[in-house]
Amino acid sequence: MAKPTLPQGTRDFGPETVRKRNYILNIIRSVFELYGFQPLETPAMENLETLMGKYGEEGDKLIFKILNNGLDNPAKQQQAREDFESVLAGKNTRGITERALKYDLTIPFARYVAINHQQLAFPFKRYQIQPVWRADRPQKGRYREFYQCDADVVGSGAYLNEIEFICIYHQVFTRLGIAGYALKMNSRKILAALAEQLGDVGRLTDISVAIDKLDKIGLEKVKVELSDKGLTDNQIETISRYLSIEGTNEEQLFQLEALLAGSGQGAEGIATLRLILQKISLIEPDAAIQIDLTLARGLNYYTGIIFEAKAPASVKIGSIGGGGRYDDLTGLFGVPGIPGAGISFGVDRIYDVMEELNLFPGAVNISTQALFFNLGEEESNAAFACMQQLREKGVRCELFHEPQKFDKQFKYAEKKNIPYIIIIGKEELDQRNCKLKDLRNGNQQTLSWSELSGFDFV
RNA sequence: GUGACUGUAGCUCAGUUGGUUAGAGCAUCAGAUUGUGGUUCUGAGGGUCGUGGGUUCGAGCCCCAUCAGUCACCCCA
Repeated sequence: MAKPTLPQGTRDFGPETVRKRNYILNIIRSVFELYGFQPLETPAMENLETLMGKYGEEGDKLIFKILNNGLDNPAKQQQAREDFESVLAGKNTRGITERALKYDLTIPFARYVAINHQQLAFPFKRYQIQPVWRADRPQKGRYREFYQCDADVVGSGAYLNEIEFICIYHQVFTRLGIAGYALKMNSRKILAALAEQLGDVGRLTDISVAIDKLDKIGLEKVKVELSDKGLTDNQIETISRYLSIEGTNEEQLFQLEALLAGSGQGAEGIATLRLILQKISLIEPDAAIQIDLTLARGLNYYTGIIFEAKAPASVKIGSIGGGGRYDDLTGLFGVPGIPGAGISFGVDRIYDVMEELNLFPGAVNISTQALFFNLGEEESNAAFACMQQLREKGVRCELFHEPQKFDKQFKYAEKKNIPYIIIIGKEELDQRNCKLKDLRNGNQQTLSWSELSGFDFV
């Protein structure tokens, strides 16, 4: 029989990996909770029409579609054939597929809010930690199934939300030990003002996509790309002046004011950035927040402030989180007028960064704290009784499954990274005590059974 | 969706211009060691060389196809 394999771009997660990932998730979750966010889960799959058209043309192609069941029903073969023809012609047909795996957590959340907005207390703050799927071709740091963890606030346009998101990023990365992360911030309003300045508001997306690549491909290639997209030399000149803005946050905003003079949107964007920077400098001065005018972000529902968190430059993995403000996400589902903002952490990438920088604490992989040696029938009865007392007190422990040579039992403890072993043999049984050994330093002591149950296993 | 590269033991990889019975390290198992592990030593098991076809007296090596993986582009976490 051929060896089974995994679907492309998916992974199994062994015990050690799950422990490490839970370590990350617990930190993120507890910070979300600290800021008053509530948990939400949505199904793995959504109706295809809920997702289509929400992520742009490229995004649509990357949605994992689920084939309908019952296509082989003889009674429906003719219809199935016709529907399939229309799929081949590039159209989606409900007859072939009407469900898809979720592509992110934001759109399903918007769908949830659109359905439940009468019952929700606004502003509604939710966090969500679930896998999402993309039919992308996998490569380094990109998978077809991966976890996202999002926190969003809807029903509030207050800038307090953006400020809190910056604090959340800062606290999470600090607790994880990822010093040297960078948090970039820009505003879609500024990009919109730039497009307005060029007299070509419709080109906002093209312009955004091109300038987003600046640090990757350089100014010259960005110009070429813009020219390919049909922008005039004059327009490109304005864009390169925009892109050449440098300096501290305040210096950049100052130059930007000159460039976008006369644009209401531009002024609004600049004022917001300035306000947020000023408040952050009072509340969380260590937050590594930087204005980055080249930041654009692909998702087209963002309308205000946008964020992107980058891994330390030494790890070539790029973005480990992002987010922003959207004025009208639920409007896509017929419920207009609910503004919101949200952020997302890319857990799998954060995992890779932590692994590369060796940031997981060693204790993450201590599962069982103590192993009782099994040295015979009566001995193990006593060991079992002691073990249950320890479990009562919350100590994670196990009894070796059968009487075996010391060698074997020691090696099991070692392999499982169990710090303590407890020996109750014939001698100990007679004296109603045990030997407790710390394998990390080799120290061994003799304890009575009652002393054992009070021992602090650290 | 486009392009490049790689598939040899559980893992990481050697394997000469095509030449007999395909190797090493790590890991596993057993023993040295019947109540004290990590080190060391000895031994053992484990491979249809991704799969299918072709060239050849002869293929792990060359050719074609196919599958899988990796990386890059597009896009994105």
